[in-house]
Parts: sequence; C-alpha cells; structure tokens
Amino acid sequence: MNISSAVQALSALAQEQRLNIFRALVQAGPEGINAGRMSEMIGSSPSALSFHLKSMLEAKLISYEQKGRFVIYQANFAVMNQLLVYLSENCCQGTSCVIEQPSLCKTQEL
Amino acid sequence: MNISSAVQALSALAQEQRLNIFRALVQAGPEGINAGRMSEMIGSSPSALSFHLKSMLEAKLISYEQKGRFVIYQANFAVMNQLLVYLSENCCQGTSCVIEQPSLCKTQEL
DNA sequence: AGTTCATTTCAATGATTATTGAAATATGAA
DNA sequence: TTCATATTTCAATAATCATTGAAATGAACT
Repeated sequence: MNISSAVQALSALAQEQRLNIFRALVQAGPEGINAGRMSEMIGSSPSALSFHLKSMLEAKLISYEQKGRFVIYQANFAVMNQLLVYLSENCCQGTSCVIEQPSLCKTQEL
Repeated sequence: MNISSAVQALSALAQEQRLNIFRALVQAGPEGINAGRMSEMIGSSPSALSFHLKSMLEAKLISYEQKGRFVIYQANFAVMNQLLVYLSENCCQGTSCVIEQPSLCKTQEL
C-alpha cells in the first residue's frame, strides 16, 4: 500500500452512503449483496449507488460478480487489512506496540 | 462511534497531507510532534497545515498540548481504535471472524 | 512595552465531489 | 425478437474542500 492508494481507499469510506455500503458488505461477509438490495438498504437512488460503488471498486475496497441479472458486491477484506497495516506502520517508534498486523477480519485474509 | 463521527474521522484521514501527518504522529507515538516541525516534514505551508490539523482535531483523531511557544500534536489511538471497531462491527454475520476488537496500537488504548 | 518566533485565522480563488433525472446497456424470460 | 428488470452512464447543477498570502494572535525573551 502506498500513500495514494491509501488516500483513495479512505476517501471511498469517508462518505455516509459509502460507509453504510461498506459496513453492510462487511456484515454480509463473503456472500455479498446485490446492487438493488443495497439501494433499498441504504436508501439511495440506483444511479447514486452506482456512482459510489464505482469509487469503492476503483479503490479496490470491494469486488463484484455478475450473477444472472444481478451484480453482487463483496467487501475486500485483504485491501482493508493492508490499509490498516499502512496506517500503523512503525507505530510509536517501534518501542511499545504489541500489534504487528492489525486486521479487520482474520479468516478472510487473502 | 456513530456514522457521522466515523465519516468525520475517515474524511480527516482521506487526504494526502493529512494522512502523512497522521502517520508521522503514529510513528512519533506519545511524544508527539510540534506544528512547525510537521510543516517541514510534510512540506506544506503553515496555514495549510493548520487548516488540516484543525479538521483532524475536530474529528478527535489527534490531540494537542501547548508547550512554551510550541504546540505539540499527538495521535489519538483510542479514537482510531473505536473507528476500527465500528468498521468491523458484526463482521461476516458473526459466523467466522476471529477478531473481536481490531486495534491499531495496543499499549495506548484509553 | 517592544521584539521575535510559532501558530492560527480569514477571505478569495480554484478544484473536487455528490446528486439528480434521463437515457443507455445488459441480462433473462415470454 | 420483444418485454421487463437490474444496473450503469452521462451531463448539469449544487455543494464541499484545499490552497494561497496577508493579517492576527499568543507566548517567551529583552
């Protein structure tokens, strides 16, 4: 992870609708959620949702697969965990920190 | 942590200068860094830096103390850790995740 | 009090981002 | 191939954010 992809990922989370989307996908886990259902859950217009999903995809925070007429989105835990590592790199001058690899979700790491 | 303070904290990180500031403060640990030195490290004008520090303060991601003529800033690990908890709440429908409380830095929790 | 150094505030400008609604694309079913 | 549903794209508008430089504040030293 470098500074610009970290900023991109953080920007993708730094908006109320997108954060709601991401949290819903985290909670859904590997099963994912399709766009239409998210639109209902989040309460946004399909076009606004699509706009937000696109920025999260570009940031690699989420991925998708086409399934019939539906597009199913999943949270990308691996990238999220890379981000956390980047944020905490060389924490406290390496002196007193216990944690080596902070992680959001341990079972789904790539 | 609620949605709006989470968005505020993420927004405070979602910008190159501010992310550099935050990472420098994470690395500095409890000792902190004064504004002037950060201005050099980050390569931004004092007024731009002050603008960014203010938004990070409002998000409670950092704190400060006056020390003589200097203002020393520190990362607020407690708030950062609350944010991580918020992001991972009820991860994967509670089924398969190992981590209960994700954390950036274990020794400095409030 | 006056001076210097550290930092913040302010107003103006430019740049980026979000939202809307209409139109386009794509998939599966009749 | 026509129809209906799911989703994305596009252009326009509105809103928010970042940067600049000048001026203001605040703290220590003379």
